Amino acid sequence: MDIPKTYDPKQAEASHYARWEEEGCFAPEINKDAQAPVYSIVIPPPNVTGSLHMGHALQHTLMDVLTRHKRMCGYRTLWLPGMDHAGISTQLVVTRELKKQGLSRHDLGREKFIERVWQWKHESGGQILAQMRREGASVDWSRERFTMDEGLSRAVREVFVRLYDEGHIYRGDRIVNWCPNDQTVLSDLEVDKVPQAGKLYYLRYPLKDQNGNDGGEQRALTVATTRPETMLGDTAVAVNPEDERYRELIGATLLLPLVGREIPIVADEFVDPEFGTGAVKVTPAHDPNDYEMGVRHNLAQVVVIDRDARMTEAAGEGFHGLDRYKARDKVVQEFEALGLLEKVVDYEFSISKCERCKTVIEPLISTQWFCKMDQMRDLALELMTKRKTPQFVPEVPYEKVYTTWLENLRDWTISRQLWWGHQIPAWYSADDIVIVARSEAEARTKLSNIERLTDAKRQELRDKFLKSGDVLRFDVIQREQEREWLMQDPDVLDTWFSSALWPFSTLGWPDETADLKTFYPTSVLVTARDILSLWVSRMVMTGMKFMDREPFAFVFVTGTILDKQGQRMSKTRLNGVDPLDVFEKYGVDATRLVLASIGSTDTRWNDNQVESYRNFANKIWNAARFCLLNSEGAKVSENAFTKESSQLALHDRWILSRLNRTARDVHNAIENYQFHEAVQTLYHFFWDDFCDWYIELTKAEVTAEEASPERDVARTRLISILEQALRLLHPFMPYITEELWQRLPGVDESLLHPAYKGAHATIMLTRFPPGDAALIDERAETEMQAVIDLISRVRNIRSEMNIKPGERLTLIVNSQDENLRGVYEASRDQIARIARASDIKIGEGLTVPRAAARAILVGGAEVCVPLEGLIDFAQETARLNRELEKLQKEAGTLEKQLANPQFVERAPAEKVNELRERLDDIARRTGTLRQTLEALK
RNA sequence: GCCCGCUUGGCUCAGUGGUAGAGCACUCGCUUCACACGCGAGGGGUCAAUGGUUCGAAUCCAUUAGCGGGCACCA
Repeated sequence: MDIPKTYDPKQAEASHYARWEEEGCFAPEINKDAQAPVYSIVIPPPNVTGSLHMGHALQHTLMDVLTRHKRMCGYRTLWLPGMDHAGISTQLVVTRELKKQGLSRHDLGREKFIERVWQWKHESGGQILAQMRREGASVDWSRERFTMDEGLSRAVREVFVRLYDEGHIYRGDRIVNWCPNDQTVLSDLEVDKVPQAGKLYYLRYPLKDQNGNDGGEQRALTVATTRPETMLGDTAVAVNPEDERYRELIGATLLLPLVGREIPIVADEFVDPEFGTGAVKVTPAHDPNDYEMGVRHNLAQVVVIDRDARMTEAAGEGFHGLDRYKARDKVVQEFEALGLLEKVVDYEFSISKCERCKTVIEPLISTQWFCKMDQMRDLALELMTKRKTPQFVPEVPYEKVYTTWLENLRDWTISRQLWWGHQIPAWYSADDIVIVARSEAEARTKLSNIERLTDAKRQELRDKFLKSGDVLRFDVIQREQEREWLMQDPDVLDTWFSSALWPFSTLGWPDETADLKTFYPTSVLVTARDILSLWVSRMVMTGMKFMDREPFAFVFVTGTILDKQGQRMSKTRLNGVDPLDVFEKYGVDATRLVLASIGSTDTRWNDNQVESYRNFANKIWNAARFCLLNSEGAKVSENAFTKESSQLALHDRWILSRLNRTARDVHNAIENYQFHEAVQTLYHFFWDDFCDWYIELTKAEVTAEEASPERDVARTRLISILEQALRLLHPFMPYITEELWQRLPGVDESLLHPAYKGAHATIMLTRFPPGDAALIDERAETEMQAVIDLISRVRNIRSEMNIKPGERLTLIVNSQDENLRGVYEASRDQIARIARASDIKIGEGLTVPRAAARAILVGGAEVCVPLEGLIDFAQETARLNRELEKLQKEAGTLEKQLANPQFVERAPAEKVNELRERLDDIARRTGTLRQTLEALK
């Protein structure tokens, strides 16, 4: 048999995925058990423009571990993959491509541009899905979805129409976040607040002289602003009604400098008298708070900044056409020239920037579509209050973040001025009737049912349109000839509108499909925390509204992967680690173990960790290599331990116990999303228990030269334990486990979980070892521990005494405990082999030569290694005295605690007994030690 | 400003009301016939500080400091 000494991950990674996929192992249909419980996960759809980063790899690993584990437990599993059309990013990518050819999207026109985006999607989009195959993600590719698919688009229209018909969606003029670069509105969540060092300008607005007398010192009111250019659109100054300084001025009139407009001084609670001068300039058209004040005081809205962030005609002769920042400088200069600039102070404030292009947002009044969230919000909050669903993992802090966010929810701006996305299913008739429908045909039907307007009314509306042509952002006049024309709203919906429906739209909603019935609600959502409000909460709200069920019971929130300095990995910082590079260097399985260990904690990325798991993979490889090199006559069996377990040798009972305990613990850890614990448990079981001890303990039997039934039995047990261990590792390390499993003798379809009858043999469809409590053998573990302790102490003596590794020793083991002696006796050969002893004497009160190194064992037993000529008696006495001291100190603490009546009275009896037992053991050991020291004198 | 989290050996991180853990790094010894990506044996932490609750606190509570996150405001 030819097995390389070092594991080559690439070879395994190239071999198995395609076969799993071709044989349909990922699809729920592979499960033939009609009664099988269902487990489903929908992937957080990555952007079609995206490529794999560590955050994805982390999420995907966790989802894959969960899915593979449940699949091996016999569940009908579905992990549904797909992508998000990512409105703005995608449009930008394609626009950039066009630009290289000297074209703008307007050159192509909307229809051609969208065709072009689809073409781009087919050619270069969805790179990330190919990368997911490398990760080993066991997703059902036959159910892949895209948010712009016809089915999902239909769901979007359906939801829009229903929400509109119920009055939750409306259209109106509001102050919105406008990105002058992307030329679209953004929701509050798509805006970053960035702290910035800026200036606060104190501007003086002269009071209009009531007497018409210009003489004497002009009285003025000073306002403070960070955006002087907006003063051109001021229509009032506000002060707090309680502010003594300005009380008399309320109702007075100011003369707005540079513009000459007369503006009132109004009183408004919003104004904080402590800030600035306590007087606020009010620009209703360019600031959200001023907008609100404008509504309260019925102020005019003067638009002075346009969609390109340039000054409008209304800004006045000298400013029209200027960029907003040029205008700022000019305003300041002119105020200074007029002596109206009181002062300029440094001031740090937050500025709103577009999340994507980092352009400074311009608040503008604009006609947009909005979605009222109150009803859906209440549904989600009720779900949390009454049923504590979804359950967040970890619960702290996410449940609170989620709930607080919901409680403070405001209307959602859902329209976007883009071409790529779901076009809003609203049509306008020539006579300004808005029709929301699932299709243009339905819109026409609806329109025909509406009582039409008189010609006079139409004419009036047409005139209105002509005057404020911008309102609907399309040319009414040209198209108005035909009475029956309908124009669809040119805007598209926020990308998150379609993602909000993802858990049910992907399963076929609004049709009542079999998939929808089977897989909704899904089992768990695994996601990053930054889209908790953007996405997670909205899925809950739409799920409750349209499905009447929560979309998922659990939300697992992954940690953030940071760089070595503790900074977030980001494209702009260029500090990201590419998962594909890590796969290349250390292998996918090793990387997956690191990611699984990260789970929900924020972690600084460190290649060392991957390296250590790469070593672990190699350890698995070599353990398997040993088993395979000694596998003649053996065959993997699920019933390798058929003898009554009491008749099995200690090391067999022990490994069986360890295996089942590990299986149980790993199963529980995965069920409770304790991925780190699962990995640790597996690591130590495989390396410490299986490799370091079991293989060594069974080595003699397994490597016997002569073939014999005993050898076959030992080999079968060894390889069967290995097979079970590989199954336990499989959800975390799919490639190496499959690679090795396929090489084991005797693996075939008969090992598959009964639910997968008829499938080809693969480890991914075997049964996950259930962890049989009946096979967890406390006694075997305790007894084995005694043997391990004995061997370790002898090794310690070898090391401390500098005894050559090849040197064979004589061991004298004294114990008053008959059972313990029996245990040592039964393991005599193994102890001799592993501790490298030529002779072992086991007894009670055996004489020990004075020249011997000694160690005290559990239960007060003593092991002595006669070392004629090597013992420095003074040194040995000192060493043993140190140990005695340590024991006495510990005994002291325990005695003190046990002497405390309050402890004995109040602590649980179990605890008290435990302490007593420990004290007894220490007493036994101390006794032995004292005798030993006596003998040395 | 409000809310929340974190602070454990040199590094990255687990953990828990009842004797401080892992991996890496470090020291010593090993070509022991699966593995030097290895084997064996070690050293190293008063679990951020202070105060409290408790028979018992690294673990629970309060305060402080440092770091991080979320939300709001910023004229």
